[in-house]
Amino acid sequence: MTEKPTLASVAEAAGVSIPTVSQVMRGTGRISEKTRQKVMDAADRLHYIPDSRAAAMRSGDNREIGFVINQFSNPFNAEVVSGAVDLLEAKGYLVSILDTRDDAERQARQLDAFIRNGRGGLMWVPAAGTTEDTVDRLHRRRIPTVTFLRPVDHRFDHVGIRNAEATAKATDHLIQLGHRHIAYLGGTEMSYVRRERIAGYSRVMIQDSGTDPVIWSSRDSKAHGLAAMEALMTDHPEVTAVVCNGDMVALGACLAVQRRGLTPGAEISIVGFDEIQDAALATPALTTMAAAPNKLGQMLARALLDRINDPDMPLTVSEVTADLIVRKTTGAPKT
Amino acid sequence: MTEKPTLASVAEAAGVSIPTVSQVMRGTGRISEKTRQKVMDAADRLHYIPDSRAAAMRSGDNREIGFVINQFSNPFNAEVVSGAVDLLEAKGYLVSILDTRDDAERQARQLDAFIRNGRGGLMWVPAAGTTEDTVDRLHRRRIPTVTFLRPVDHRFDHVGIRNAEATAKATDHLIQLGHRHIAYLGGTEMSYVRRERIAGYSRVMIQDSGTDPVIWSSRDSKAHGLAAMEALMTDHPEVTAVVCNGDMVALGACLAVQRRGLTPGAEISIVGFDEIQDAALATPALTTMAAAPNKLGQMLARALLDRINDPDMPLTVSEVTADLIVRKTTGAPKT
DNA sequence: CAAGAGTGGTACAACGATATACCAACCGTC
DNA sequence: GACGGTTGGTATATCGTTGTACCACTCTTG
Repeated sequence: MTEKPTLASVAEAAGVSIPTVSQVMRGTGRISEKTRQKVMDAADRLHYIPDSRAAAMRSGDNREIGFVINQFSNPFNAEVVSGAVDLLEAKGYLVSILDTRDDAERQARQLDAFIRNGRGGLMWVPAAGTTEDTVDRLHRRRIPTVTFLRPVDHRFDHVGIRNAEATAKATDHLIQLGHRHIAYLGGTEMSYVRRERIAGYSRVMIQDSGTDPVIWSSRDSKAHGLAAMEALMTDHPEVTAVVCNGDMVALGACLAVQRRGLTPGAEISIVGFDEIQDAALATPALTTMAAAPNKLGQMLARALLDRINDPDMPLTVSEVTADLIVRKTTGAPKT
Repeated sequence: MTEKPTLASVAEAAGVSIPTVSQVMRGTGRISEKTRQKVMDAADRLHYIPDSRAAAMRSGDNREIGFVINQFSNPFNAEVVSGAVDLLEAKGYLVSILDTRDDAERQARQLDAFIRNGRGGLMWVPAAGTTEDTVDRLHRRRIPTVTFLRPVDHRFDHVGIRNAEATAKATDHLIQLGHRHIAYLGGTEMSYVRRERIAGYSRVMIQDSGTDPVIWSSRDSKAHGLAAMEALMTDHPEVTAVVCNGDMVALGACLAVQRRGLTPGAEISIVGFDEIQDAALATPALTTMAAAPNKLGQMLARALLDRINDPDMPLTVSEVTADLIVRKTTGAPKT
């Protein structure tokens, strides 16, 4: 009664053999309705719950999946995770989330534990500064892996956003409004995503603005965005518009503008990236680039399922377009 | 080379027996320095990584822990998780997070998978509407469990906040400022935490305000808080101050006030709860109740470790005090 | 009624590790 | 040189499942 029920105890209680119970529980093999009932009754009575780990060990079929993410309190990420988790849980997978906090060392430790504990698949936003070694360990184990947002290695499937295209759109939007001195704000130096986004921004700047790109970095939070924007405005008073690396930074930048007694969308225009929930609720509401996060999550899950299903299929890279959502933080420059 | 390395393959490569390799890997038993080296070399060469699941199966010592939470994008929760995870990872545990989104059915499915996959411990914010059955399943399995915030069952250890005390403080603060018509806003009807908080609010109201409590519910997000506050202001124009169930709702309420052309802290005072990061950054900065989340996370982790360490120790219930942080959204009523 | 074709179930080995018990070799000691 | 203690390692059973092979029956059919 106090012991954890196993196939053996159920078998004894039902007066049949262990394999019979196993077959009843899984609905395989040929079992008469009578013994099926007998076994089910015994299982219920003992509150039997199968041990998936033991099963996985024997059968090799592992339904535990990890989502390793750089920051799970980020609302955009939270939406992506929801999308992926819903789809995978519906297929009987257990999806557990690990937060690296964008720390490569923590990530290395976590992935190590992840491998040791034998997970069957991985969705992964690699932390900034992810080492070759970390990638190799995963790849060696042939764990089905899909990277998300940051394509850290070409040996994994990938789902991402067309970053350069998106920031090019954002920059173009500002130029159409009449801005010339446009800065890029946010992201950390090493960030792959940021590099792509800066490429799109720079291309349009060089072609169409007639001024030099101004690039500023910042960690990804409202507080850091605020501080960075204050520094930017001090050093570059000529700047009238900012393309931001993310909504959190953009919202921080709006705060910095407001603290100077100015209004985002009037004296200074700001474009965000991600379309987090707060973007629409902020005052003024944030103009931003949106890539449907829930849908991205589903793509991620499907890519992973495909890979699990056929480990030898050719690699897949999917990129989705982000669209410009014009709200109140962008407008014609006041001169 | 392409096969997953096991104790057996390492043993063969090193020319020793399987138990010897096992002992070397774990540093137990008596092994000469010479064979130790031989084994380590072979393990490195083959990139051997032990399979913790197989080990757990045999030895019974399980270092996989789950944190089942109602909403992980909530910044307060994120901080708590960080605190708990840091402590547990330092002790060699793998902590994975499940997000129930406060849906009892989803939670039931997730906990089921959780049990089947044999986790060794659980930190748990039970979803609203958690059933007796769900609780029983966990309890029957004797999985070391610590509930957090919502003490769903007296058979588990618990870590929480002195809710009634906190809202009493908040309400008292508003009364000291001169408010009389003070409303309570936020939380869903079934919420245990909300009931406690309302108890503290109501007690002070009945004793000291001379007016009746006004209680309004809302789901826990900025958008819902905004809508609820708008309804509240329409139905109860006499209200000059609001105690909120959480910072997200409070920030939404501030938006509602501002949309009417009023200023939080002037015409209407608002107190939040949680001290999320945005609280200090909002304009105006939010007056709120703070219980150090990182510390709460550590308490949780320690409570769980204690329970794992000694399954028979008497039950523990720890509650911490939340303190009032006065910022700009509370002030004397304008009359 | 013997041969052949289902039915319904069991015996046994395996997955990758660990715990227990035991054994071989060597050392010193009386 | 027989005895006891230490050192360094191995044989074997076991954790809770599942896959494969096989066996004992019953039922048809000629």
